[in-house]
Amino acid sequence: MPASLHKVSDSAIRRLSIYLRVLGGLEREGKETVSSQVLADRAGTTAAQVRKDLSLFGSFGKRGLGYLVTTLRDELRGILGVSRTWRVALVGIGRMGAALLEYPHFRARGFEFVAVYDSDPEKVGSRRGMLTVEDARVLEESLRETGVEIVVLTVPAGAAQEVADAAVRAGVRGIMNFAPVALKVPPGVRVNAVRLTVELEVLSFSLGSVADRD
Amino acid sequence: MPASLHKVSDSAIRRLSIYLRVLGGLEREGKETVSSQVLADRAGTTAAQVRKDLSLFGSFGKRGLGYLVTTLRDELRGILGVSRTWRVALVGIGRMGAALLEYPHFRARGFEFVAVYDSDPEKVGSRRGMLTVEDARVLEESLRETGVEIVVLTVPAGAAQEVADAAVRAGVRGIMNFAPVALKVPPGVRVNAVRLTVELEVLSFSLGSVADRD
DNA sequence: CCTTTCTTGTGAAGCTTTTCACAAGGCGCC
DNA sequence: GGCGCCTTGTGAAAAGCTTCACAAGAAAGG
Repeated sequence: MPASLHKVSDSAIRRLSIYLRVLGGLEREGKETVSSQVLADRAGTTAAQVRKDLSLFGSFGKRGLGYLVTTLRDELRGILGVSRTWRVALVGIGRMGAALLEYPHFRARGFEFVAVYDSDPEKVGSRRGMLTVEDARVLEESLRETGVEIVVLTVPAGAAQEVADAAVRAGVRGIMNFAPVALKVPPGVRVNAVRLTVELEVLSFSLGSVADRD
Repeated sequence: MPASLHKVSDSAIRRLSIYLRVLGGLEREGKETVSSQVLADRAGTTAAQVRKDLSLFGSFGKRGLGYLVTTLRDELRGILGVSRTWRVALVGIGRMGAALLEYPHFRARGFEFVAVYDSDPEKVGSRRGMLTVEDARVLEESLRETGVEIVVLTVPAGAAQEVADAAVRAGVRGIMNFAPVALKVPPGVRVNAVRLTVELEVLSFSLGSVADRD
């Protein structure tokens, strides 16, 4: 059942992305085939889960043998939509923004920063690698002109919604949001929130609300 | 049913952390009470979900009135284990590490960096804010001495497992891992992975594997 | 004091995701 | 060519999570 219109869960997609990363490693190691078991071990899940996830999109394996590393990798890239390049803009160039701009894994996976914005006059006009920081006031028009498809938001919480609105008006349909606030966007626009503090608090909880004061 | 030993799902804990953030905002706005509906709107979930999540740990509301903002906030801080300060170490001070070190929301929530490590001799000995970068070779002993409880890992994928092993030997039970690799740790140690590329690929998938080449 | 209005807490239902288990298929060796 | 071994693909069962719907409780106003 090669389902392409079946609703596929977010967690399944996350795992596919992880499999893709693992396959890259296997390829570099010169492995030609891989079993669901090995893939699962490296991805941190189970063999059954791997097979189920892949079966959502087709039958990519060979019984008795496993999956062909390169073939499966290409299939996953197609499924995830990363066999092409995405045009990404960064809004808000503080320390976090600067780190993301240089983050090597983004470009390696086909996500290319094509514009940077900030509202601080001190920063506007300065260069960051190959890009010049533009004024956030021209965000909407500039995003449209540049053909940006995805926006990475690293602005303070108070400014996030406003920027998101402008991005949506400019036709952006994907937002990766680092600001600690829930963005409201119209249907058809997808927001993916990265909540660093939440991740730490999940750890804190796990380490035991045993809560010995210090 | 105030369950403290019931197994509570990860997603529930994530939401509690978000509620905590929202409550902080409400408090700053001077609101004294809040209904599950309003809390849900601001957190990006549903009223029923809010009530269910809270009911996992007790009955904090007043029927007909809602929740007392300050009281609920204190309760959540207790549940999540953030009514105390956690001693955190950063390993790997590249751009991402530097950004996290200065990330204002961590300290504001009780996560305090008390040590920084790197293996690059150029960086060892240099200062970052109040801290001096230490040599990663002394990681294990130094973590133990400093009483570090949580490690934030921003090293290259190839070095991550090794560092994690040392941290575990030093008694660390919580790891926030930014390296694109699945860490193996013994039971009792919790790893929380932050996978930035995965987040972008989820976006890419959502924006339609419709895949118009560019 | 009684009624109205509001909102929680929660069993139960509904839905989604994961795990299980095994038939079917392919490869290689004898 | 046949046999044994290995691994996939997948229904079905199990587990887990979210939504629903409503009784019960609390406040406020008459």
